[in-house]
Amino acid sequence: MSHSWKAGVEAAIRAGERISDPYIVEQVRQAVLSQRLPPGTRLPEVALGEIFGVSRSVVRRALTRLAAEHVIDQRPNQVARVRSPSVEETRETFAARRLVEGEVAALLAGRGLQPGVLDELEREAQAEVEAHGRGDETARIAHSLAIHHRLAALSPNRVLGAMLTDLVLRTSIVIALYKRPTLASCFLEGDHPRLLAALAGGDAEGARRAIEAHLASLEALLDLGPREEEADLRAIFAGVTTS
Amino acid sequence: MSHSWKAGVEAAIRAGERISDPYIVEQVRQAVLSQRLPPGTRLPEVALGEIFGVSRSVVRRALTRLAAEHVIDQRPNQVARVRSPSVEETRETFAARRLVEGEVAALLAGRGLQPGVLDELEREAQAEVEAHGRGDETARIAHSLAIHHRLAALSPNRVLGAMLTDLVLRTSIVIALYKRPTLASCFLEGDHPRLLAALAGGDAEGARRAIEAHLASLEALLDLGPREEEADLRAIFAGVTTS
DNA sequence: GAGCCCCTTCCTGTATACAGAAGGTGGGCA
DNA sequence: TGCCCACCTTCTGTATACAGGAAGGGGCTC
Repeated sequence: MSHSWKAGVEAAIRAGERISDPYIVEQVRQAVLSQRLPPGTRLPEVALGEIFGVSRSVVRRALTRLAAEHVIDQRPNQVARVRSPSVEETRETFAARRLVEGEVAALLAGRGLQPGVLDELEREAQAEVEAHGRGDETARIAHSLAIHHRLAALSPNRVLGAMLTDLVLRTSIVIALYKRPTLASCFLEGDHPRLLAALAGGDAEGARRAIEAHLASLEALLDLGPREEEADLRAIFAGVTTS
Repeated sequence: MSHSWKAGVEAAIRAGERISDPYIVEQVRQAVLSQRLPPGTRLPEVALGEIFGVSRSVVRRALTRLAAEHVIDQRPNQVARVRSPSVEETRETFAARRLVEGEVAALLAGRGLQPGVLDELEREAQAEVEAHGRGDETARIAHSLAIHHRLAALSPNRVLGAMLTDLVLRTSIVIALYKRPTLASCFLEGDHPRLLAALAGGDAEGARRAIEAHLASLEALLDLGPREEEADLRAIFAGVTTS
């Protein structure tokens, strides 16, 4: 039970913020994204209620919404826990995101976007490079997320945009979960600028390819080795038993 | 407030069913799908609680989940209402479903499915034709839905499968909402068999095209005329004012 | 010494009470 | 007669109480 997290929230509360379930949802979401709440962490309703200074009613609502967003697992009569997606689901999430974000990027390129918006995206990409240069991984991730989040918000097709928002969150969680410990950063130099160039040039298929390549590289950076399962156990000990 | 609906639920309750929020979610979902609950219908918590014989706590949870599924609209301090998607959103929902279901079909065809599963799908398609033949539109819709629902469940990529389940529900709602009144049915002869043939033949791109064509035809059957907006009002009365 | 069972404790499921916001309706006023 | 304001009804937001289920620990038995 990360005390630093509790402390941070308590500080925010004392600052006079109005607390209700959207606030709690956002706080938990951010805490999970930044790994202050690692997968598997228990989220008891009473504890959360005390932290945020509200009763279980509000917390329950927030938890229900977080479960709908695939951030936590809620099982009957059991404590809610931060989700810990399997390797399998990680691969599937990436595949889904390639499909959806590729389409969104293609739509965006095809229909052309406002120059101001493009400038903003390029500023974020530049900020990401700079953050990476000075070794500030937290800021780098924030800028990278901002780009993809902005893409989702700009999507001409809002249904796809909402789906993309969900997928960006889910991939971020699994990236944090499965990142190779030896890797300092998941920064892929040039990927974002390439995407923005295709977007600026109105090259729909180029934008789609840029997204697909970017996400494939990202996935390849993860440690998605063979999953530990009972089947593996049996295979490993085959012939070792006395039978 | 459709009394027939209430009566049906009350009967189900007396039958001894165990009521909790998943049950309520399912009942409301089905009622919306079958248009027993038309878009815009008010869903007050107390009324629902009385109908299902539970307190507001349970109903609230169900409503929160229904809102996450895009079945109802929940605004602060306001009664929950059955959603009434705009024409714009309808088009976007269809586009999203074409993308996702096309991919699922392609995956399924590419990886090949069990013969038994294919048989089951073909039985549903046959049952749909027969239901259409005898003019039983309710049964026809049920069989058509079963095919697409099965596709979603079979998706090798479960993330995409879950997204597809959501999209099938949402398209069904808007089909019911925007169907031309003159049309007795939205049956498209041969569409489902064509899809199944591509699936059986392992023709991934053929399956994708079959899905895309099917959904495009379906969308074309709807009455998605120009939407009524204030802009139209101004245009209509341009030059009529005294100024 | 190891395994099993019971008990305790924690946590969720559900119902209910009270406060406050929203919207409709009626009366009063110009 | 038309408009506006105040009241009242209805409904949601939130907190709290009580009941039941799950998990963990300690003690007992083999």
